[in-house]
Amino acid sequence: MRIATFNINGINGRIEILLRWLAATTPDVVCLQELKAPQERFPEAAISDAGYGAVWLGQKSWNGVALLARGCDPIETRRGLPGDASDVQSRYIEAAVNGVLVAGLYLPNGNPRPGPKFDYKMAWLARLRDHATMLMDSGAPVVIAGDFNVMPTEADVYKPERWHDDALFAPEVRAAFAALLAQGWTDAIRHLHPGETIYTFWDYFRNAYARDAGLRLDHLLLSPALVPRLTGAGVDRDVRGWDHPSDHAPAWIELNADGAAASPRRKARRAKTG
DNA sequence: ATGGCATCCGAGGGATGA
Repeated sequence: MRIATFNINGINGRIEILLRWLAATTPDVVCLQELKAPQERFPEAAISDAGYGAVWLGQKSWNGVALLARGCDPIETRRGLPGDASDVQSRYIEAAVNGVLVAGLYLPNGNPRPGPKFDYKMAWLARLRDHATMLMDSGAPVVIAGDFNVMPTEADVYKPERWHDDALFAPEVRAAFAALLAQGWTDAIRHLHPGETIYTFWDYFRNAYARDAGLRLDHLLLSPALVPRLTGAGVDRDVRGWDHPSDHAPAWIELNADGAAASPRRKARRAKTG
């Protein structure tokens, strides 16, 4: 089971990119961010024709998130992050697909720092931690995936010294992300590829992609039940080099089937008997 | 240190992004 996250940067302007990538990689679940389309302008027919059911939360001009599932309809469990009834920005949607609860999010950028946008980001992170506690305590197999707008460590930035005061990398933002992980979530890509330079975003400016001046902003966090099922993780980096691309590339994980997880003991037993 | 590019809306640039 492949679960991917992709900040599409305008789903109608970029529908050809999305369809080409779906056909090329056939992910089972997709979290999309930055639809930049109102609810009624989501390209439901094109996505259905590609073989995907979808739930989405649109917004005029900005934000917007969706969950796609190959060959079935996601069972929506929540739209909008709880904790602030006055928050009108479309940044969170959650659904069950094939026994996995998938939370798709688009965290606020937060620049400039300091300022009201940064305060909103910090408040959103606090609400996410509260809700993630509930998800963790449920014991369900959960993936929280999306554009977190946070580089977790210095290894996730092409030139960390230039980003220390930025809302994507400031100490209190990284601390909030670390506190989220400390609940027991696993950063799947970093877990399988420690010490590797991995980016998911390259600015449109200054030839950033060709220079590999990137940031790792898009993450997939696993609840403990899913870690033994994790068999692969990566970034579809080449998508950033296609014509008319998003400034983000898709990131993905691969999970083996529920019940097929090979614990060391079972693996050893199988090796002895087989 | 700055500006570079791209989205959307809507009809001209303005807001936003990272």
